[in-house]
Amino acid sequence: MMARKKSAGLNEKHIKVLQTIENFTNTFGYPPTIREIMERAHLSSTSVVNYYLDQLEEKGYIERSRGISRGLRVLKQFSDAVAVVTEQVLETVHDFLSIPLVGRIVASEPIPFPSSDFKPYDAESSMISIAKDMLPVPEKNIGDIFAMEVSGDSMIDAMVNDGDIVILKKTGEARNGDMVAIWLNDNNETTLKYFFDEGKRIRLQPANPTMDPIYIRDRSTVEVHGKVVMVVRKLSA
Amino acid sequence: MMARKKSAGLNEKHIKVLQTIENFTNTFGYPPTIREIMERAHLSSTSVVNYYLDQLEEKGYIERSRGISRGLRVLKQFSDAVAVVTEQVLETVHDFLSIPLVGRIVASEPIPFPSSDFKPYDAESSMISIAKDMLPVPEKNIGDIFAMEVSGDSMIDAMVNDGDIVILKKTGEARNGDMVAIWLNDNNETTLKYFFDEGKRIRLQPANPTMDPIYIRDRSTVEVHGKVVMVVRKLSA
DNA sequence: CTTGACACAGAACGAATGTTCAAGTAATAT
DNA sequence: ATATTACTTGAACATTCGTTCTGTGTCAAG
Repeated sequence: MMARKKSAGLNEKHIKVLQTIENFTNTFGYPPTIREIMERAHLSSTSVVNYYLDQLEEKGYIERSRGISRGLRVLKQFSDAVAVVTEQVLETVHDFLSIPLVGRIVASEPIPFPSSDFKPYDAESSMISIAKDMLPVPEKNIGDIFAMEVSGDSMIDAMVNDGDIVILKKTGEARNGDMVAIWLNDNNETTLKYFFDEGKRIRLQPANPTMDPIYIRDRSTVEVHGKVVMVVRKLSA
Repeated sequence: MMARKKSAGLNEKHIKVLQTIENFTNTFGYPPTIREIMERAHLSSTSVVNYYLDQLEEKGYIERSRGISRGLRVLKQFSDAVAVVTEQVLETVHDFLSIPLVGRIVASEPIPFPSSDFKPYDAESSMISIAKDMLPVPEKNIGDIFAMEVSGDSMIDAMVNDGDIVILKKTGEARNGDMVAIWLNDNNETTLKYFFDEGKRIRLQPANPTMDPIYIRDRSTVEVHGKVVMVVRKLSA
């Protein structure tokens, strides 16, 4: 996780919850339920929300009325919390990463892939800069991050566009459901697919439901290069 | 007994209920339940309260959200629900930009949106960090950058997903084909659409081909808030 | 006196919603 | 490694709370 002081400050989810409450209340005139916070803050369980609500109360940002629906009120307006956020931004601001842009994911040709001895700072390759706290990657894995540019629109079904930059974590293995960059030896190409290990075979699922999955029985013919952790798209200004 | 005029005004109980709601809301920060109104207004049954709430809504004094606990709000002035904007520029550090995350783009609800005198830092926002050299925006315009989080999947085939963060450049005008965040006065919402000025009308094209474009003839009913310059998607690591 | 609109009582139903727990995973400290 | 703390999951449970329904009483007009 990101370097963050837990005792005093608010982490990303605290802020998200707090922001959701304020937003909702301003919009509807009454505070949200736990489940409504869950949806809007993209959290996964009511108990997670409850967990953070307790902490926000502990820290004095909100007050809860137990057992009462929508029993929430914001004590410190978030403006007060901005100072905290600011602090965190300052903390992490010099904490950014230059990620090597190692190549392109092209449908028709193999890509130069960072070998195990690839250096984080390669004068030749171009770099992209990402704040560490933007990366959903634990600190210790941050050295395994690299980036590639997508060329062609073969990945459109995965919501990834021509010209997008995908940021990947280098890994030889993937868990089911991960979006991975995978080298297909037979097709002589690297693509982005959703990865599912089904035991006797590997299923590579395009995001586009109209496209059929690819089944791999011989694991030696594929090579997982990395797991997608972020996608960045620049549009023309 | 008092002469109760039915059609026009409010009788004693209407007022009592109304005042109870306001009082309660001011005190606790959230609206009362029907039963709480019952106690405080010294009424004898929940159905009585319900009865008067319906009438108050009929008369336009309150708004009810059916089936929702504490789903009440007093319709007076839409006070300055928009967040007070505090501002602070700490951006100068390094080559980094802390971009205010000003809210969400939600299909079904209005969002508090920075007004025309929008300042870089919003009270209700958290920030995201982007390297300046990552932004396809000239340095001088960098103060006009802000970010929003997308909620809902109406933009799915614009390659924009639920949970994505879109980074926008504040602008009142757009060029044809730009993806813009646009405020629809009629619908009271902000959405992402492709913008096309067709002379006598504006066409707002959803990316989803199953959805019909929106045509705007009265330009005063829409407001372009910004042009999308970047999309960032974080995946779970 | 009926009739009907209005105001109210009381209870019961079911959906909405807060709470809790047992167990799991991940990050961090020892 | 191992222990420890921090966080997450998913579900079940219990209560709160909006709704609805049946019935009662009032009052004024026909």
